[in-house]
Amino acid sequence: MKEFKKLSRRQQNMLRFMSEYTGKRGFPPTIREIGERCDIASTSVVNYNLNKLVDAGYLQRSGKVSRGLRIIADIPGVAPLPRLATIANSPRVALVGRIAAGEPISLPEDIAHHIDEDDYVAVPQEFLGGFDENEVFALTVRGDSMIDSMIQDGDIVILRQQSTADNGEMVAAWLPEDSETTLKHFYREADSIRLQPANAAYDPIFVHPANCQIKGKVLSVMRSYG
Amino acid sequence: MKEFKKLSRRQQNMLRFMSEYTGKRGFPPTIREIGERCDIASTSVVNYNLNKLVDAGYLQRSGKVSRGLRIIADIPGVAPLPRLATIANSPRVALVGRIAAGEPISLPEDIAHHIDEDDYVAVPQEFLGGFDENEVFALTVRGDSMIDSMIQDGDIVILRQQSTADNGEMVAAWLPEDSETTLKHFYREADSIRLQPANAAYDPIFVHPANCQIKGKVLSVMRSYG
DNA sequence: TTGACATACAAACATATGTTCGTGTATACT
DNA sequence: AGTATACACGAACATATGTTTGTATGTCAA
Repeated sequence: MKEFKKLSRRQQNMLRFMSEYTGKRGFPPTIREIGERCDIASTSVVNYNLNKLVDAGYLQRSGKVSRGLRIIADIPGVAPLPRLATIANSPRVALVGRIAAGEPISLPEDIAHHIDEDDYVAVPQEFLGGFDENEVFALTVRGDSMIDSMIQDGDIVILRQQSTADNGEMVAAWLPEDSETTLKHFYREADSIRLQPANAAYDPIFVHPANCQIKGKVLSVMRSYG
Repeated sequence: MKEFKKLSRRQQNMLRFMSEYTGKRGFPPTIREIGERCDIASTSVVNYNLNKLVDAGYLQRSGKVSRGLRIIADIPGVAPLPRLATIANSPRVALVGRIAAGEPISLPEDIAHHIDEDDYVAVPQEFLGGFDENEVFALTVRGDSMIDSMIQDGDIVILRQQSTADNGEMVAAWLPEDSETTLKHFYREADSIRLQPANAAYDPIFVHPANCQIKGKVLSVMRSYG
């Protein structure tokens, strides 16, 4: 008797989000996370609609259990994913923001706990440079200003948060005097710092140490066409 | 560079239970649930061993998040368990060779059958462009000749084998007359083909269609520093 | 109008659940 | 003897998270 009652736009949204979230993170979202992402102000409304989805046969809930959600039917309008296959996967790294020439990198206080609105990127173990996933984060590159470092618009940069660097390492640095963020190879010289682009056709820049705040070390870059 | 730490019996048990639980219920267990089922008296001990599993590379945790567990590697000795069929690892793509300016790309007859233990790269699903991993292969870039396409020495290029391309797509092409392999954006013009570098500072080249054998379409690029 | 019903909200509530800390007990090595 | 390390325990702690309640707003039909 479970009828195919028409799902409201909101309920469809919720289903889609739950599926996506579970695929990305490996476990279902909380009621509050659903509310945030689906623009629902009250947890009780989320709860209400979750029960509607249960009635409609799309969802299964475990009472009093945190994240006790399981999608048990295909979502209308969404290509059916191999549901259980999405549960375990490769390491995920928090995609915490973007990096552009004209703006500083703003990092959440605690990357590991920054769970709200963010996306996650799967990153193969080999590209984490041996660091723990929890101290690593990812940024989306905006603009073509990093072209001298062989990094282009849309690239995803994987970094480890740190404020110092060894010679030769690729770093993300904020230059306060220039109000500029840059990605370059780091070299400490006599009394200045040389920031060397990866592409030899471009010239290095020299900055005073006081004008160079290292935000992180670049571990890897991933680019997807199409 | 894999840490092959021996897991204690207890830790193996935990992994097995977590996997089983997640498969059955759709979400991971709590620390206390793990403790009950694995005969561990204190939640702190579970916590302790979970962190060990993270160190060993089997698990990923989301701090302060209830049920924030994700198994990211096969469980030793338990892989063939039917219930674990639900566990999906990152797609692996055959690393079949290298690509350099001066030499053609030599492709094995059948990529899917080119199975060598070591010559694989893990590639996140999002970077496969929707193609099946069996029709996709990877090449290591040698030399700085692709610098105009924002690709440098050591980069790993993920491609799909195909001999035609749509405008705008990034392709790997062999130019017989020039004895040269190149990676560029493909544009079919009136009676020639324009191969456009990604970096606008470099000029496109125009080739006769007869002098342009498309070997594959570039899906993504992955670069690791260090 | 009325009332029934579906949906939405905010705040208070109860507890499920991760974290931390002090301690204990082995084993191994100096 | 020590000292270090790995592992285990229990209890207190902090908060993440599901649940409930009271109320408000819309629509639709009698």
